[in-house]
Amino acid sequence: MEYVIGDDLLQQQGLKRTKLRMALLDCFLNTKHALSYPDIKQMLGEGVDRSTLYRNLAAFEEADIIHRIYDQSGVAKYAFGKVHDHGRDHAHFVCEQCETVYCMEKATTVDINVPKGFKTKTIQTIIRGICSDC
Amino acid sequence: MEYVIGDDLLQQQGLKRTKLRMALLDCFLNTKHALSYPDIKQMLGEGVDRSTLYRNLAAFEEADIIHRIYDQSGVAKYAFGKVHDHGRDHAHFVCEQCETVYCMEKATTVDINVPKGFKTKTIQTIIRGICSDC
DNA sequence: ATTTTAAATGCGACTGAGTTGCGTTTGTGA
DNA sequence: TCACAAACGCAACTCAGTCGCATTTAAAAT
Repeated sequence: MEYVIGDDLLQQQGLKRTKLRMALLDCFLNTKHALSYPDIKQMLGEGVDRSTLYRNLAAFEEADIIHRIYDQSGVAKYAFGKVHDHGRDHAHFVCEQCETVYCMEKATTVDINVPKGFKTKTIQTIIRGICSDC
Repeated sequence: MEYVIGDDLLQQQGLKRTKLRMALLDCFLNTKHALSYPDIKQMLGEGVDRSTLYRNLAAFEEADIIHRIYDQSGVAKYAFGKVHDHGRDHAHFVCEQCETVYCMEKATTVDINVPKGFKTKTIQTIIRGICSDC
Protein backbone atom coordinates (compact mmCIF):
# COMPACT_ATOMS: atom_id res chain seq x y z
CA MET A 1 0.00 0.00 0.00
CA GLU A 2 2.78 2.36 0.85
CA TYR A 3 4.54 0.99 -2.18
CA VAL A 4 1.65 2.09 -4.35
CA ILE A 5 1.89 5.56 -2.94
CA GLY A 6 5.62 5.44 -3.41
CA ASP A 7 5.39 4.28 -6.99
CA ASP A 8 3.06 7.09 -7.90
CA LEU A 9 5.13 9.68 -6.13
CA LEU A 10 8.31 8.63 -7.84
CA GLN A 11 6.80 8.08 -11.27
CA GLN A 12 5.05 11.43 -11.18
CA GLN A 13 8.44 13.06 -10.92
CA GLY A 14 10.23 10.85 -13.40
CA LEU A 15 12.33 9.29 -10.68
CA LYS A 16 13.39 5.68 -11.07
CA ARG A 17 12.15 3.20 -8.50
CA THR A 18 15.28 2.01 -6.77
CA LYS A 19 15.43 0.01 -3.57
CA LEU A 20 16.92 2.89 -1.66
CA ARG A 21 14.31 5.34 -2.86
CA MET A 22 11.47 3.05 -1.87
CA ALA A 23 13.00 2.52 1.54
CA LEU A 24 13.68 6.22 1.93
CA LEU A 25 10.12 7.03 0.98
CA ASP A 26 8.92 4.56 3.60
CA CYS A 27 10.92 6.41 6.23
CA PHE A 28 9.06 9.59 5.51
CA LEU A 29 5.65 8.02 5.01
CA ASN A 30 5.87 6.09 8.26
CA THR A 31 7.31 8.81 10.44
CA LYS A 32 5.39 11.87 11.45
CA HIS A 33 8.33 13.91 12.52
CA ALA A 34 11.23 15.41 10.63
CA LEU A 35 14.34 13.28 10.31
CA SER A 36 17.96 14.23 10.50
CA TYR A 37 20.58 12.52 8.38
CA PRO A 38 21.66 10.24 11.26
CA ASP A 39 18.01 9.33 11.89
CA ILE A 40 17.54 8.27 8.29
CA LYS A 41 20.83 6.44 8.16
CA GLN A 42 19.89 4.45 11.23
CA MET A 43 16.49 3.55 9.79
CA LEU A 44 17.97 2.42 6.49
CA GLY A 45 20.91 0.53 7.92
CA GLU A 46 24.63 1.02 7.82
CA GLY A 47 25.14 -0.24 4.29
CA VAL A 48 23.66 2.86 2.70
CA ASP A 49 26.07 5.10 0.84
CA ARG A 50 26.34 8.61 2.17
CA SER A 51 26.49 10.50 -1.10
CA THR A 52 23.74 8.43 -2.67
CA LEU A 53 21.54 9.20 0.29
CA TYR A 54 22.26 12.91 0.14
CA ARG A 55 21.66 12.91 -3.60
CA ASN A 56 18.31 11.26 -3.09
CA LEU A 57 17.34 13.68 -0.37
CA ALA A 58 18.17 16.47 -2.80
CA ALA A 59 16.19 14.77 -5.56
CA PHE A 60 13.16 14.30 -3.30
CA GLU A 61 13.38 17.88 -2.20
CA GLU A 62 13.64 19.02 -5.79
CA ALA A 63 10.54 16.96 -6.57
CA ASP A 64 8.66 18.46 -3.60
CA ILE A 65 8.26 15.03 -2.06
CA ILE A 66 10.05 16.18 1.06
CA HIS A 67 11.22 19.51 2.42
CA ARG A 68 14.21 20.52 4.43
CA ILE A 69 14.24 22.70 7.53
CA TYR A 70 16.94 23.65 9.97
CA ASP A 71 16.21 23.48 13.67
CA GLN A 72 17.41 25.98 16.28
CA SER A 73 20.80 24.32 16.41
CA GLY A 74 21.29 24.57 12.68
CA VAL A 75 20.72 20.85 12.17
CA ALA A 76 19.13 19.90 8.84
CA LYS A 77 15.94 17.89 9.10
CA TYR A 78 13.87 16.38 6.34
CA ALA A 79 10.16 15.76 6.40
CA PHE A 80 7.44 14.51 4.09
CA GLY A 81 5.50 17.08 2.13
CA LYS A 82 6.36 20.37 0.62
CA VAL A 83 6.43 23.87 1.96
CA HIS A 84 4.65 26.23 -0.33
CA ASP A 85 6.25 29.35 -1.66
CA HIS A 86 7.17 32.21 0.61
CA GLY A 87 5.85 34.65 -1.98
CA ARG A 88 3.54 36.56 0.30
CA ASP A 89 3.48 37.03 4.01
CA HIS A 90 2.41 34.04 5.97
CA ALA A 91 3.27 32.11 9.10
CA HIS A 92 4.74 28.70 9.80
CA PHE A 93 4.19 26.74 12.93
CA VAL A 94 7.06 24.40 13.70
CA CYS A 95 6.47 21.74 16.31
CA GLU A 96 9.45 21.44 18.63
CA GLN A 97 8.69 17.79 19.19
CA CYS A 98 8.03 16.36 15.74
CA GLU A 99 9.48 19.26 13.72
CA THR A 100 6.43 19.22 11.51
CA VAL A 101 5.83 22.45 9.68
CA TYR A 102 2.28 23.74 9.53
CA CYS A 103 1.27 26.65 7.37
CA MET A 104 -1.26 28.99 8.84
CA GLU A 105 -2.95 32.25 8.16
CA LYS A 106 -1.69 35.25 9.96
CA ALA A 107 -4.40 36.76 12.09
CA THR A 108 -2.74 40.10 12.56
CA THR A 109 -0.45 42.07 10.38
CA VAL A 110 2.98 42.36 11.87
CA ASP A 111 4.21 45.88 12.32
CA ILE A 112 7.94 46.21 12.56
CA ASN A 113 10.05 49.31 12.87
CA VAL A 114 12.92 48.80 10.48
CA PRO A 115 15.70 51.39 10.62
CA LYS A 116 15.91 54.09 7.98
CA GLY A 117 17.25 52.82 4.69
CA PHE A 118 15.90 49.31 5.15
CA LYS A 119 13.30 48.21 2.68
CA THR A 120 10.94 45.46 3.79
CA LYS A 121 9.77 43.06 1.11
CA THR A 122 8.35 40.05 2.91
CA ILE A 123 7.75 39.19 6.51
CA GLN A 124 7.86 35.56 7.52
CA THR A 125 6.86 34.44 10.94
CA ILE A 126 7.96 31.20 12.53
CA ILE A 127 6.06 30.08 15.57
CA ARG A 128 7.62 27.30 17.59
CA GLY A 129 5.71 25.22 20.04
CA ILE A 130 3.91 21.94 20.41
CA CYS A 131 1.41 20.82 17.80
CA SER A 132 -1.92 19.15 18.46
CA ASP A 133 -0.56 15.69 17.62
CA CYS A 134 2.23 15.81 20.19
CA MET B 1 22.49 54.97 28.45
CA GLU B 2 26.20 54.39 28.70
CA TYR B 3 28.37 52.80 26.11
CA VAL B 4 30.59 50.13 27.54
CA ILE B 5 33.98 49.90 25.96
CA GLY B 6 35.73 46.62 25.31
CA ASP B 7 37.91 46.69 28.41
CA ASP B 8 34.98 47.04 30.73
CA LEU B 9 32.97 44.40 28.91
CA LEU B 10 35.70 41.83 29.27
CA GLN B 11 36.61 42.72 32.84
CA GLN B 12 32.98 42.60 33.91
CA GLN B 13 32.89 38.98 32.90
CA GLY B 14 36.28 38.01 34.31
CA LEU B 15 37.72 37.55 30.85
CA LYS B 16 41.36 38.42 30.28
CA ARG B 17 42.13 41.16 27.80
CA THR B 18 43.97 39.41 25.03
CA LYS B 19 44.79 40.84 21.64
CA LEU B 20 42.42 38.48 19.88
CA ARG B 21 39.56 39.26 22.22
CA MET B 22 39.94 42.99 21.76
CA ALA B 23 40.03 42.55 18.00
CA LEU B 24 37.07 40.20 18.10
CA LEU B 25 35.14 42.65 20.21
CA ASP B 26 35.93 45.36 17.70
CA CYS B 27 34.42 43.24 14.95
CA PHE B 28 31.13 43.10 16.77
CA LEU B 29 31.16 46.67 18.05
CA ASN B 30 31.88 48.06 14.60
CA THR B 31 29.48 45.87 12.67
CA LYS B 32 25.75 46.13 13.00
CA HIS B 33 25.02 42.84 11.35
CA ALA B 34 25.56 39.22 12.32
CA LEU B 35 28.83 37.62 11.28
CA SER B 36 29.56 34.10 10.16
CA TYR B 37 32.79 32.37 11.06
CA PRO B 38 34.33 33.11 7.64
CA ASP B 39 33.32 36.76 7.99
CA ILE B 40 35.10 37.04 11.32
CA LYS B 41 38.13 35.15 10.13
CA GLN B 42 38.47 37.50 7.21
CA MET B 43 38.19 40.56 9.42
CA LEU B 44 40.80 39.27 11.87
CA GLY B 45 43.25 37.98 9.29
CA GLU B 46 44.49 34.57 8.33
CA GLY B 47 46.85 34.13 11.27
CA VAL B 48 44.05 33.52 13.76
CA ASP B 49 43.74 30.01 15.15
CA ARG B 50 40.49 28.28 14.42
CA SER B 51 39.93 26.62 17.79
CA THR B 52 40.96 29.71 19.72
CA LEU B 53 38.47 31.74 17.75
CA TYR B 54 35.68 29.27 18.34
CA ARG B 55 36.56 29.09 22.01
CA ASN B 56 36.33 32.85 22.26
CA LEU B 57 33.05 32.96 20.43
CA ALA B 58 31.77 30.43 22.96
CA ALA B 59 33.19 32.46 25.85
CA PHE B 60 31.58 35.66 24.56
CA GLU B 61 28.30 33.89 24.10
CA GLU B 62 28.53 32.46 27.60
CA ALA B 63 29.16 35.97 28.90
CA ASP B 64 26.18 37.35 26.93
CA ILE B 65 28.46 39.67 25.00
CA ILE B 66 27.32 38.14 21.74
CA HIS B 67 24.64 35.69 20.71
CA ARG B 68 24.47 33.03 18.06
CA ILE B 69 21.74 32.54 15.49
CA TYR B 70 21.36 30.18 12.59
CA ASP B 71 20.12 31.51 9.31
CA GLN B 72 17.70 29.79 6.93
CA SER B 73 20.51 27.69 5.49
CA GLY B 74 21.63 26.50 8.89
CA VAL B 75 24.68 28.74 8.90
CA ALA B 76 25.79 29.97 12.33
CA LYS B 77 26.04 33.73 12.71
CA TYR B 78 27.22 35.74 15.67
CA ALA B 79 26.13 39.21 16.64
CA PHE B 80 26.72 41.73 19.40
CA GLY B 81 24.32 41.71 22.32
CA LYS B 82 22.44 39.03 24.13
CA VAL B 83 19.37 37.13 23.10
CA HIS B 84 16.20 38.55 24.54
CA ASP B 85 13.44 36.54 26.20
CA HIS B 86 13.60 33.48 23.99
CA GLY B 87 12.98 35.29 20.77
CA ARG B 88 9.48 36.50 21.40
CA ASP B 89 10.33 40.09 20.66
CA HIS B 90 13.23 39.27 18.46
CA ALA B 91 13.21 39.90 14.76
CA HIS B 92 15.79 39.31 12.11
CA PHE B 93 16.17 41.32 8.97
CA VAL B 94 17.75 39.39 6.13
CA CYS B 95 19.05 41.37 3.20
CA GLU B 96 18.19 39.69 -0.06
CA GLN B 97 21.20 41.23 -1.72
CA CYS B 98 24.06 40.70 0.71
CA GLU B 99 22.43 37.97 2.83
CA THR B 100 23.39 39.89 5.92
CA VAL B 101 21.33 39.23 9.02
CA TYR B 102 20.45 42.17 11.23
CA CYS B 103 18.97 41.81 14.66
CA MET B 104 16.26 44.26 15.56
CA GLU B 105 13.60 44.90 18.10
CA LYS B 106 10.04 44.30 17.21
CA ALA B 107 7.89 47.36 17.49
CA THR B 108 4.64 45.47 17.88
CA THR B 109 4.01 42.09 19.36
CA VAL B 110 2.81 39.64 16.78
CA ASP B 111 -0.56 38.12 17.46
CA ILE B 112 -1.29 34.91 15.62
CA ASN B 113 -4.32 32.71 15.88
CA VAL B 114 -3.00 29.20 16.22
CA PRO B 115 -5.54 26.37 15.92
CA LYS B 116 -6.86 24.66 19.04
CA GLY B 117 -4.38 22.18 20.48
CA PHE B 118 -1.37 24.11 19.29
CA LYS B 119 0.78 25.57 22.00
CA THR B 120 2.90 28.57 21.06
CA LYS B 121 6.26 28.86 22.74
CA THR B 122 8.29 31.32 20.70
CA ILE B 123 7.60 33.56 17.77
CA GLN B 124 10.42 34.52 15.49
CA THR B 125 10.02 36.97 12.68
CA ILE B 126 12.18 37.09 9.60
CA ILE B 127 11.93 40.18 7.48
CA ARG B 128 13.39 40.00 4.01
CA GLY B 129 14.30 43.01 2.01
CA ILE B 130 17.14 45.31 1.13
CA CYS B 131 19.40 46.71 3.82
CA SER B 132 20.73 50.26 4.02
CA ASP B 133 24.12 49.21 2.68
CA CYS B 134 22.75 47.71 -0.53
C1' DA C 1 59.91 44.40 39.61
C1' DT C 2 59.65 39.66 39.99
C1' DT C 3 57.26 35.47 40.81
C1' DT C 4 53.26 32.70 40.44
C1' DT C 5 49.41 30.51 38.27
C1' DA C 6 45.27 29.88 36.09
C1' DA C 7 43.62 31.18 31.92
C1' DA C 8 44.39 31.58 27.11
C1' DT C 9 46.77 30.22 23.08
C1' DG C 10 48.48 27.33 19.11
C1' DC C 11 48.78 23.02 17.17
C1' DG C 12 47.36 18.67 15.56
C1' DA C 13 44.11 15.33 15.32
C1' DC C 14 39.62 14.24 15.12
C1' DT C 15 34.29 13.92 14.02
C1' DG C 16 30.38 14.91 11.22
C1' DA C 17 27.91 17.18 7.40
C1' DG C 18 27.80 17.66 2.83
C1' DT C 19 29.83 17.65 -2.13
C1' DT C 20 32.08 16.05 -6.37
C1' DG C 21 34.23 13.21 -9.93
C1' DC C 22 34.33 8.89 -11.92
C1' DG C 23 33.80 4.21 -13.12
C1' DT C 24 30.17 0.59 -12.62
C1' DT C 25 25.49 -1.06 -12.20
C1' DT C 26 20.58 -0.96 -12.96
C1' DG C 27 15.77 0.54 -14.14
C1' DT C 28 13.04 1.41 -17.96
C1' DG C 29 11.33 2.12 -22.53
C1' DA C 30 12.15 0.69 -27.43
C1' DT D 1 16.55 -8.41 -24.40
C1' DC D 2 19.18 -4.63 -25.47
C1' DA D 3 20.67 0.29 -25.11
C1' DC D 4 21.28 4.15 -22.44
C1' DA D 5 20.56 7.51 -19.23
C1' DA D 6 19.96 7.53 -14.55
C1' DA D 7 21.40 5.92 -10.23
C1' DC D 8 24.82 3.85 -7.48
C1' DG D 9 29.23 3.10 -4.79
C1' DC D 10 33.54 4.66 -3.76
C1' DA D 11 37.19 7.72 -2.74
C1' DA D 12 38.67 12.07 -2.04
C1' DC D 13 37.70 16.44 -0.74
C1' DT D 14 35.97 20.95 1.83
C1' DC D 15 34.13 23.12 5.72
C1' DA D 16 32.32 23.64 10.61
C1' DG D 17 33.28 22.66 14.98
C1' DT D 18 35.62 20.12 19.01
C1' DC D 19 39.26 18.25 22.08
C1' DG D 20 43.65 17.15 24.36
C1' DC D 21 47.93 18.85 25.40
C1' DA D 22 52.06 21.49 25.67
C1' DT D 23 53.38 26.33 25.74
C1' DT D 24 52.63 31.19 26.57
C1' DT D 25 50.72 35.13 28.86
C1' DA D 26 47.65 38.40 31.70
C1' DA D 27 47.20 39.81 35.96
C1' DA D 28 47.28 39.14 40.81
C1' DA D 29 50.47 38.24 44.81
C1' DT D 30 54.87 38.80 46.63
